[in-house]
Amino acid sequence: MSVVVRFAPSPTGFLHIGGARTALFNWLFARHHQLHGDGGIFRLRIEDTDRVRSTEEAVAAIIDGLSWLGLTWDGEIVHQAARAARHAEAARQLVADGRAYYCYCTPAELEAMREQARAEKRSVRIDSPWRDRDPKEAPPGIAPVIRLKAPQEGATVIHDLVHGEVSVGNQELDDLIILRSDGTPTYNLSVVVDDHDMGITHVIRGGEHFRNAFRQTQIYRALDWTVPQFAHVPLIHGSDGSKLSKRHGALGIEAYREMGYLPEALRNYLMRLGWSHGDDEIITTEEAILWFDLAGIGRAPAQFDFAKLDSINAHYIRIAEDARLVGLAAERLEGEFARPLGETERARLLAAMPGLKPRAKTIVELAEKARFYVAPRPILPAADAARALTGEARQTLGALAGDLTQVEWQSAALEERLRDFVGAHGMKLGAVAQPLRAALTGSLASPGIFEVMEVLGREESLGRIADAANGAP
RNA sequence: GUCCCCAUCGUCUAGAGGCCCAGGACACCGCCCUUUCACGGCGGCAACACCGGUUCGAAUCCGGUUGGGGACGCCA
Repeated sequence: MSVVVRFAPSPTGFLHIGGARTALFNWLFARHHQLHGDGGIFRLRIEDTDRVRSTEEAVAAIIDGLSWLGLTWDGEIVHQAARAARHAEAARQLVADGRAYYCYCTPAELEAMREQARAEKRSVRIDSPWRDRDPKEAPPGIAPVIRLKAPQEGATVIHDLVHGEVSVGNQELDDLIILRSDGTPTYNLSVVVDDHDMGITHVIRGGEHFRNAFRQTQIYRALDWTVPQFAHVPLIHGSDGSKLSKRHGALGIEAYREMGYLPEALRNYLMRLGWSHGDDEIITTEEAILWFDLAGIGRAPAQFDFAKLDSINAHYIRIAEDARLVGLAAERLEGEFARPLGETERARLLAAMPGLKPRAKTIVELAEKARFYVAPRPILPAADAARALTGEARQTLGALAGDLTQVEWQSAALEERLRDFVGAHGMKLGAVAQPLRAALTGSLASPGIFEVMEVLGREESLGRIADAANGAP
């Protein structure tokens, strides 16, 4: 079996988190099958048939988002709107075959029918009189739509790969419009024709499309085409169990990048949200491709949880290359300082990175914690750090500075010297270490103080200590 | 309202009749490590929505109830 899947977003907004997960599942499914030698093509189709709401910016955002996540598609991007003529042709063919018909109902008539259905507490459906009426009786001046002549008895059944066999009575499904009165195709028709023409074998998409699977199945049957396999992935919910709202994570993928998440972390998190492989939590991309299957997709909707994303992101930061992390953090610091970072500053960040990365959950945090390494003197202490810099502490720092001038500038040697210093003065290590930390980093929480000194270097460290000893800032 | 889907710790989930008085991860709480904050290690708290049925035996199968979600457009 040669597997072909697609991700088919409509460019009416950014690529949101749910769409990203759908794309990820499709991508993994394709790569998995590619690995096993049975095809495995992942295609991208932009569903831009809503000309008014579709924008170029949205298309760009989708492409950027997928690229950032590392989800590369195969072949050319298909723009659905460009295929409208082909879709319309299919609709007219259906009319010619007697499987669809022109409907001349007015919007007012349709609204009346819906109202009535609601009033009678029936399922809302349109029963067009034109299904069996002679088009010759058509009123003049009304541009007709084309409706599918859907089966009226029995049920339409789909074999969903995550939900199993699901059936809906045909009396619940009315004759849907496949071609608008202006001659443009509607969503369900376009999807069917494109999926067929592109040779799509598996349609993996969000659960909001479940109902469309039944309508599309009817279109496939009318066209005498093979119905693809469906897999409807449950939606992602917000942390209160309801619809995903912005504060719950319904943001564009670029917002996650902005918040400092690594693409591999987001991928790992998204994959585990609604899919599992035993107790595995941290899953490499290679393993993901090897293990991914539709059977592992859960049937229940999952809630988005930033705390877990943070923890996974922290893990990927810990194992990331130092140089890459320096680049990412530097980018943010340069934005903050509004100037490029110099060679020595970058070198300092690189040396500091091993001590910095286990302390950050996001790149934003990493940049914040790296900031003091490249901040200009005098270092502005945070409120609690300022409090640690008492007059007495500043005096101790002054004395310590004199003691440090001759020592080899290396963390172990510095530690030895400092321990001798506190021993000689009958002090506790913390009594010196904390003011020293405040002077050097402007904070009471930082990487190991001797490591900080080594990375900062003799001149800069002594300078910062002197600043504090002299009462600056 | 109608139709469809769903239901295990706060969250993500393992579990496909006995291996489960339910396992892992995140979060939370202790302890250890430690100059601080993290990381790491150890331990703890914490769930099969409810009611019936099937069965020697049910988190697992069936029915119902309740609760949540989705769809009901000449949007996608």
